[in-house]
Amino acid sequence: MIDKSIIEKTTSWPFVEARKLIEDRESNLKKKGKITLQTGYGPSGLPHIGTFAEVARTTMMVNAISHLTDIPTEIITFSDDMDGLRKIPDNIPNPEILEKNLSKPLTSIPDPFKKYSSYGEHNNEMLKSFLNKFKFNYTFKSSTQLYKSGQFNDTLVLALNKYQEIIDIVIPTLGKERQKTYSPFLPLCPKTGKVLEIPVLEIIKDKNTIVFDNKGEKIEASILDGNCKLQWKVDWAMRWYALDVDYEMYGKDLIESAVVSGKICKILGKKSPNGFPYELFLDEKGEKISKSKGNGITIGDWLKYASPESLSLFMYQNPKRAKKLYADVVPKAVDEYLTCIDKFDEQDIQHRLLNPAWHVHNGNPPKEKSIMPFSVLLSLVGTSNATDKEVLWKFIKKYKKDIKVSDHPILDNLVEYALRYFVDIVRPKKKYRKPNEKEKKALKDLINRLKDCNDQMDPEAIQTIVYSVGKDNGYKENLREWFKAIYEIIFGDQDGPRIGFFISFLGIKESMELINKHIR
RNA sequence: GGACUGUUAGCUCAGCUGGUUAGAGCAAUCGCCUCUUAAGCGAUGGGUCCUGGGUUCGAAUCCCAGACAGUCCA
Repeated sequence: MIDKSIIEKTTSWPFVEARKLIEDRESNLKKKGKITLQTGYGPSGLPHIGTFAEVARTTMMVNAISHLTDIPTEIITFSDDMDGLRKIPDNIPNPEILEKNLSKPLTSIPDPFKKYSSYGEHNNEMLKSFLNKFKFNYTFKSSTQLYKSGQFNDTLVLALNKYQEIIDIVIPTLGKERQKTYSPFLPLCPKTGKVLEIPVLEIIKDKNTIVFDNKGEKIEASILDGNCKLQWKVDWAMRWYALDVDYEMYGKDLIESAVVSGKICKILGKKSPNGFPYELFLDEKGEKISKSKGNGITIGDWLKYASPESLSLFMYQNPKRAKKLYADVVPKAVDEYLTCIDKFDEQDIQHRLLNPAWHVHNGNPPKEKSIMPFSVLLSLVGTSNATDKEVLWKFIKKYKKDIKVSDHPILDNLVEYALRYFVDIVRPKKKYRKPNEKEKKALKDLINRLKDCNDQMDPEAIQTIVYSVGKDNGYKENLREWFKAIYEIIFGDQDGPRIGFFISFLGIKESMELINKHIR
């Protein structure tokens, strides 16, 4: 355990939040013997970067809490899978299946991927495997399951008994039109299964039923066992109450909802959880990232080119500040991660608690000494033209002698990421051109001269050969033209690696083949 | 109309529990490594800390008002 006096003073946000939480809810927590943190998930789309952000940040909170108290914690990941489907997301196969089932609970819609029993379940499974991939600790809860099994029944009855008080809270926040038809309870249509937003005619507390006006037709529905679901803000409050939630983070767009839900939670009879509104993610131009626009960067993109730890670090930083999220920030986040790991070793405990690496790794970041920043590695891939790990490692070892791959697992992973980045982002931009007769002749001459070389030769000696081939083939006055030709023809770029070193590393034979390939 | 953020070098940002001369990375410019180069080294230029007021011995930092930008709610 870390010295209490230090923990009580540190200004890193997970500790600030954790201290506040424990202090604000002291009596509740003692009674319960547990701290419950919730994260919400709307399963009408696939898990995305915001989902990750929320769970990662809540996990950092949990880590901080564990250094402050012995009270056990639980993260509930709650899936709103009983919500009616409003819009059809893009990039989903068989959209006609969804089209036919609009307004039905997600768990009542067939799976357009045809793998699970419902669309909701499909997305729930996606969420779980997504979270498992990052090894998050969480308890999954499905809204549908809790409604239908009756676990929400007691709270639903309570809500029915406080019906008028809840109405009085919600109505002033609504527009004129919505006020007329508003009901906190939304029945599931007995015929179609759709979630209906229709006016209430009568509530019958003794029977726990409500009579609705379904376009002129009276229907009486039980509020229990999943026959009705609650409208969003009331639903959120009910969940806080029923699951005894102490803490929940939410996007800034939900601030107003949280205020209303908090009041409702109080009407039901419990103190509303401590909240933490976090800022949203923006793209390059400062606009909100939205799935339909396809701007910004997806979590898949990030993990293709950088480690989950670097993403986690990005999420640690400034949760209350709008963060731009696009390709360029990825190498930067990786480099910050490396810097943090490096610094950690020589820091005292106060500074360690302020080091993002502490929070990413729950106090135990890896000890690997970094050899080179990711940005350097990226340009190394570009200039070395390396296309596999082995070649790239050769170049790294040239740069920094006497290092073993096995001592540098982080770097080894970076090598992979850098190569992938090169293949996906850099290489497609390359334009190889065909050599003219003069260049063809010069390059053939170069191949001939290389035949007399071997892999043990000094790279500088090979470099000299390249110079003299240039001079012998009409580039005496303008060697720059000669090198430019080589780069444009062989590497598809205006400049490239120091060619003598490159040939030496790649191997004489391999280099000859490479040149041959481009003069045919 | 309301809520929340943000505004610091050309760009991206750090610094914000008040305290030397406001920093970093990238970009730019110049130089070095005898000849294309940079994965190397060194140097240089560049700031009304959005504006106005207040508190203070002292404000990028705290308070108030405003401008601009973004997001959300109604």
